[in-house]
Amino acid sequence: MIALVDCNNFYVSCERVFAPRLEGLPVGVLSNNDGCVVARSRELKALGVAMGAPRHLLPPAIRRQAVLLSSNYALYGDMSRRVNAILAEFSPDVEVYSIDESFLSFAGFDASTLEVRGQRLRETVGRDTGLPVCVGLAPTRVLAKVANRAAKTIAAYEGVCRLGADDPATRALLQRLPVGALWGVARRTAERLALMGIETAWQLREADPKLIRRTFSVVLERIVWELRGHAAIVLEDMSEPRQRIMVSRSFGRLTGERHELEAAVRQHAARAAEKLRRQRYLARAVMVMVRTNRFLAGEAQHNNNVVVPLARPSDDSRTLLAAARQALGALFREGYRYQKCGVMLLDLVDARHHQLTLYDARQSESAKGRSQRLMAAVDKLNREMGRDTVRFGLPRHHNAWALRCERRSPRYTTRWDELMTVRTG
DNA sequence: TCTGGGGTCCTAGGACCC
DNA sequence: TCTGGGGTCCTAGGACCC
Repeated sequence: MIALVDCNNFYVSCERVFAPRLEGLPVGVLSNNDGCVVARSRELKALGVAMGAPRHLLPPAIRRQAVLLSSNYALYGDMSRRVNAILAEFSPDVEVYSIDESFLSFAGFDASTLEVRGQRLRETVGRDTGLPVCVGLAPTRVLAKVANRAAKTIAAYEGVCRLGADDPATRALLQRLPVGALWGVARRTAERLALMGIETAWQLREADPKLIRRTFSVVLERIVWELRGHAAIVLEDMSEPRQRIMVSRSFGRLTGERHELEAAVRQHAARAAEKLRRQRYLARAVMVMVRTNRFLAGEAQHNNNVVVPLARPSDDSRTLLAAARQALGALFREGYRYQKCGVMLLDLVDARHHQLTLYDARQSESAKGRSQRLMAAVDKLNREMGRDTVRFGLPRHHNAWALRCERRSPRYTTRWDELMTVRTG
């Protein structure tokens, strides 16, 4: 048996823990640059605000009523860690799937106790973190997702729903569930399924797996098996190292200035390098991408990326920044107003298992040692003294790429200075 | 004025090899 | 006139997730 534990309206719930006045109000949390609504309270959903809706396109009446907050990822990340620490007390096997969702294995537990365990888990998380969660119990991940959705939307379940593969309740739920609402089935696939007459989750479950595989892919075939109660989806351990590392941001305002793009690329490359060293990997290539704003009709568009391979795998910020700078040099064109840029580290290898080439073997030990000590010192300072204590290149004020986040709440759980602001301010 | 960011997996098709 | 066939590796692009 698998349990899917999912926090309700996670970002909004985190904000409410520290600002109880938000209870009962239509609350939304915005993406970077305060661009889109990425989390909605029940009340905001009831007003008809869609997931991902651009803030500036919301009807004025809704913008007046709603409380729209900038995102505060330091806070959400910390709350997420607290929830997972509690989940670990309920199962030896917790797969953290995303910032607000985890799968727990309940294999080997007495089946008759599962719902009670689920309720106890909910109560414990609620008491210790203030966050509301729902629990879906089922033999497979796809069905656990369906169960979790039922736990959230059907009051009679009281936040915990258990579905057997062949229960009449399961059948009834699947018959009412549009196929596009299933985990792993999105618009494109749902449209193609509809052409075959498959519109509900139940119809997909009853479809011929071989036909589904031939027509679509092995991915959708697995979903058919999962709906029937045969586990077919194995999640890779989410704590495994990433295979690529990406840092990108939209600018606070459009810019055609080369030096502004260079500054942003430098910043993103440095951040990506930190992530790379944290997972103890080396990159063999650096990609930089630039974008203009595709929503501006009549504006000249330029979207492109350039990959610069490295002579040797590296995690040295100076090397990665130089490659990123070179890539931007090949990309940048005068006369465009750019909206976004990003840096991606590709072709990652484990630093500990990396095969030494002849060149590496000859490279003096002291040079490598110096690089490692320097990067370790930079990371330590930034970790302990705060981000950007040490940085590469000079910061500029009023830069185009500074994020707008005018409505961010204090980082209550990770910043003493902001906590004090709350008390005195 | 203002439209997110960071990932994964799978498949098709080309290059290349014997 | 007739111009193999099968395997592997790599990459780009599509689709999906939260």
